[in-house]
Amino acid sequence: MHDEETTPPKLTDQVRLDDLLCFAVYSANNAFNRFYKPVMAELGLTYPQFLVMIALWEADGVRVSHLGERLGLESNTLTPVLKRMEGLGLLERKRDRSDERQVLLHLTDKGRALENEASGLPACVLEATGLDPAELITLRNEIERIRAKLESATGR
Amino acid sequence: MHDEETTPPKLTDQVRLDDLLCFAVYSANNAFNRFYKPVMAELGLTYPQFLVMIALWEADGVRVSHLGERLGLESNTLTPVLKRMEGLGLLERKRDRSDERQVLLHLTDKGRALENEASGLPACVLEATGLDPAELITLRNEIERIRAKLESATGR
DNA sequence: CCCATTTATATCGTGCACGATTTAATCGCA
DNA sequence: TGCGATTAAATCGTGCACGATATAAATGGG
Repeated sequence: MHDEETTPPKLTDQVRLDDLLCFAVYSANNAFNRFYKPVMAELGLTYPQFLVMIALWEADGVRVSHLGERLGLESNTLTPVLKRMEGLGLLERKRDRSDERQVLLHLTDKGRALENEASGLPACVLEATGLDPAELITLRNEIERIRAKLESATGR
Repeated sequence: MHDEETTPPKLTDQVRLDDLLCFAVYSANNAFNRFYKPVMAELGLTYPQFLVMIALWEADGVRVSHLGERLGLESNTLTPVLKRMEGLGLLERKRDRSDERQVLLHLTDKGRALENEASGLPACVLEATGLDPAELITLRNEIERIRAKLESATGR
């Protein structure tokens, strides 16, 4: 019995659910969603809509595809979200006059004004997680590093 | 001008989108989903269905509520997933004879057999992320720590 | 023993993420 | 200049996460 290329042992003999990085990330993402929910409700937003708002507070007047690069999403996800946000009066979607394929996003006064309502949020997360700012940045960097690795490994 | 209780500066003057831990976790979760998609397709599963399978490979014959505790989900999310998985012939849902409110989950032979197909996955993640097992566990622990903190901070 | 309360699961509606496809505008190049 | 290729966004269908509510079974105090 000499078998150089052995089949690995079955999954649960290798790792437990609680050891999996993907499960930790999945659960942490759900936890962030739940934690933010009441805060977002005050702003009248969902959590993904809030991420869109942050991106637009940082850079207004951008194309849908630019926003998509920023958030790692495409128009199939963004278009419905942006339409709902337009319906809420937070932004306007306008075809680019010089290239009618593109849609430019512009915050309304209401959309810009909302930024002041959200100012307490970073402190809120620091308090909830019990991390100091330096630890938080370190952890963020490590997570971002594996995100980038996964992205480049996706589809080979 | 003496103002002890100043309003914090607006959000984008405090942090950038790319500094936010929540956004890193959100993006990493999306990245895991995308990375797993082709692998899951081979197994005929979705990523959440795969997490259910792992939980059941570890402990079969459990109640829906027990699975929910394991995964941090409730019946409103799990019931439709479990029904689809039952439709795929991976498991059976049976009312507990001794307490008809409860539903017990039992893997089928097909469901158990699938574990062997998934054995390459941990190595696959290690390779994709470029982490060694010790780093991965450390990172996992840190993420789990903040997940637990967020959970206990949710709703005050 | 009865019925209000509690517990376990299911149902329903909304929003998000995404693969696949469609629509429409622009580009490239013969 | 004409037209096939490319690009940007939108549309459609599926599955998941979740708040709110419903259903049905068990429990327990009077």
